[in-house]
Amino acid sequence: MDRRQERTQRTLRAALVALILRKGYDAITIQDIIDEANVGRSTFYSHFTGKDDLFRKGFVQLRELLQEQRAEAVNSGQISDGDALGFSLPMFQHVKDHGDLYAALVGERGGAIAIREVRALLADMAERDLEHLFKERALPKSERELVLQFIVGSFMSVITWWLDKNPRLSPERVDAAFRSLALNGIDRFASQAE
Amino acid sequence: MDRRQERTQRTLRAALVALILRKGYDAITIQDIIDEANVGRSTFYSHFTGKDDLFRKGFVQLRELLQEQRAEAVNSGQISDGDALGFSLPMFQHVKDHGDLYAALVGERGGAIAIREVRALLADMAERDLEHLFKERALPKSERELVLQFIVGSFMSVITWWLDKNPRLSPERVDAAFRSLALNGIDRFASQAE
DNA sequence: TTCTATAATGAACATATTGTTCGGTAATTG
DNA sequence: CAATTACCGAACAATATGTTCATTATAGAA
Repeated sequence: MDRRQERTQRTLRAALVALILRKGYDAITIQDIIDEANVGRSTFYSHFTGKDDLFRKGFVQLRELLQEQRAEAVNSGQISDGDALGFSLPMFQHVKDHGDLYAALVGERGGAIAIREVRALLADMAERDLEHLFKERALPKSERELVLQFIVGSFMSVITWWLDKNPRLSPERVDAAFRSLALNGIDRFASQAE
Repeated sequence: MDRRQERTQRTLRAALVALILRKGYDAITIQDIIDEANVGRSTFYSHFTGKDDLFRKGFVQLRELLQEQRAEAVNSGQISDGDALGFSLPMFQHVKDHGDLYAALVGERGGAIAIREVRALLADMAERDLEHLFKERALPKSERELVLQFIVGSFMSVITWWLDKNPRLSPERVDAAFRSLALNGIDRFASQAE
């Protein structure tokens, strides 16, 4: 890929993030973005079809970053392999590292797309961990889906609470709180359903 | 209030709901709304400041409807008074009664405002029920907030799963699933924290 | 270094949406 | 029936969108 393309795209992404933090996703216009990034109008449209496209493509990066962080956590033995919520601690750490970004995405200033993307991201991560649990217990597909959505929803709640009301708490403690809230429920649900 | 005002406002609300179902909240313009409602442009702005305002004011009605439904459930003994999740069954029944509306609000086609409003609604309902639990256990304020957010998040997840993947399930069964997922967690969390 | 392909630029454009104003018309209330 | 008040709709400036195109700048290969 041409250096120039890479540079403009990075600049545009950075501009979007800055603007989300400053005025919230919904209020951002293309004009804001190209002003902030100092990029020509036609240039923007030669790379992205619009605001949402720019956002979604930028989100891919975040996912990749997260994959690495998770791999590290597995290697260093921070999370056990059979853990039904193995994604949780690395994810909380990742959130900690990008605190204001996540606050922008998930909190008041985020858009509906942002929330959906974060949910999808979490669902992907959680799904892998749940496979262990699902192998042991013979749950119907629809019930698996429910457990997955439950975990994702709970997790999002804990993140927003953390960033909003208790940002000084360590990732480890937040993780512990999340587990004590969510883990029991899925265990009980799974044994009832089978 | 003048009959005419009441009529136009009702018409506009109905138009908004129809449009959310048809094309999704974000894609709706004021023009769409006044065309659908067959109302003059200036008339719209004399009642509401914009799309979000119309939505928010319409949401108040939904809340009132829900209050009644809950009061009925209490009177008919369907829910016990000390139940930490007493809001849940009436709420699921309410969702059932307005299935496509909630699908529009919370699902893919809903906007960020809709999601926030539904969350706020749920938080209000859940908070009342939790007071019983909070009286017994001495939880710090921030922890109460967490429990509340956890319940709201879980509940939203269950709703979307229900409407999306298993709409034929009865409210009673969905309620049972929700309880088995959420109730244990908050019990355990509360006893750990105190 | 030089050449060539390709990105970026920015002005100009038609189109669409927003929110407001105002004179005229219609309906409601008492 | 009279006075009040809501609705209408055309017109408006202001802003945002997405596209086109001739020009300039730059990367990467020879």
